[in-house]
Amino acid sequence: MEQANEPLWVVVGATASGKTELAIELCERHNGEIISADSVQVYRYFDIGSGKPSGADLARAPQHLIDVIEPSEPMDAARFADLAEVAIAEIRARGKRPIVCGGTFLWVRALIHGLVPAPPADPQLRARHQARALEVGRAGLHQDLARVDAEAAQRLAPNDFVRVSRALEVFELTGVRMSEWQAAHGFKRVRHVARLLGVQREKADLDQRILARCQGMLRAGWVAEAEQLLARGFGSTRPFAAVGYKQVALALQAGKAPNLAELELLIYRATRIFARRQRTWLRDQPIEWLPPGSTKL
RNA sequence: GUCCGGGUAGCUCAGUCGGUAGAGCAGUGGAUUGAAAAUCCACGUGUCGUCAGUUCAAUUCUGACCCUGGACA
Repeated sequence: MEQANEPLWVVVGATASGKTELAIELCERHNGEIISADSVQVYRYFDIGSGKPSGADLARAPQHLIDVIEPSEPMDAARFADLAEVAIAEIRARGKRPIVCGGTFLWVRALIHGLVPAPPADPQLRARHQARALEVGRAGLHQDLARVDAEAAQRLAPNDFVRVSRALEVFELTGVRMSEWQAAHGFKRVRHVARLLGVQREKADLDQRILARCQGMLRAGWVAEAEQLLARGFGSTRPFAAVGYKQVALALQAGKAPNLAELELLIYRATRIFARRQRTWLRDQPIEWLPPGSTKL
């Protein structure tokens, strides 16, 4: 049984690096259960393209926070942290060890350090920002932000609509500047002492695995899955913006049967770019890097 | 075979009224505080198809040739 103050194990790594396999092995050896930190696998129905664990995987180790959200339901890093908090407590209450595993690193950070105590997204405000940006351009919206929060505006690129809108939203909702919240917060608080375990892999090796995974998913019927999801009206939900689903939706939109070879290439490239961003995120973190297949722990 | 396009960055193409060229995508690096598989930032020398001609100067104009798409035979 896990000691009360033992660190929370967190398995990280790029997409297709083999995080899940490592996490499952750790579960088997250390009486653990997995908490998935994955911003696509949380959604129901988006199965093939998000790489959800197989039945065999689930038989080896329970996984939480997969299939817990409807595609149209609002979901964000803070909500993930809350859900994960509950799951961790439950797992520990059962005398087992929670092991967080996933590639959505903002969510992991939110769990470990918490976020600025600002309110969640306000769809009306965001819609207004969209309209405003259409009218005066993204640079115009950025100027709006500069008028109320010069510091935040200075840090953000005028084109970074998502963050500009959020900073504006936070001020409009609370009267407090985003830059003030962030300065006060600074990810200083530690909600969980974490032990970060990373799956180390050569880039060429990872690229190969990414390609193989894309091919496998397409062969497993990804296009048909996406077609059904579109038919059910999920076309404009969050997970359809995810790597791969976006490309498949685009190909289907084009009308005729998608060119699978071309689609495979597009998804492979988008996934590599994603993996690169993940690498950047993890770069300077205090991670214990383990070679794939390591059984050290 | 004839006629008309086109051959410029890894790919798709723009452009230079003659002064050796630039976008998108790809690639590489970076940022990341309730959209994060999202969003954004930075980085661009390449025999401008080949050979010759005109010119101070040709990727740009002219000619021939090669390749390629279409139309006509």
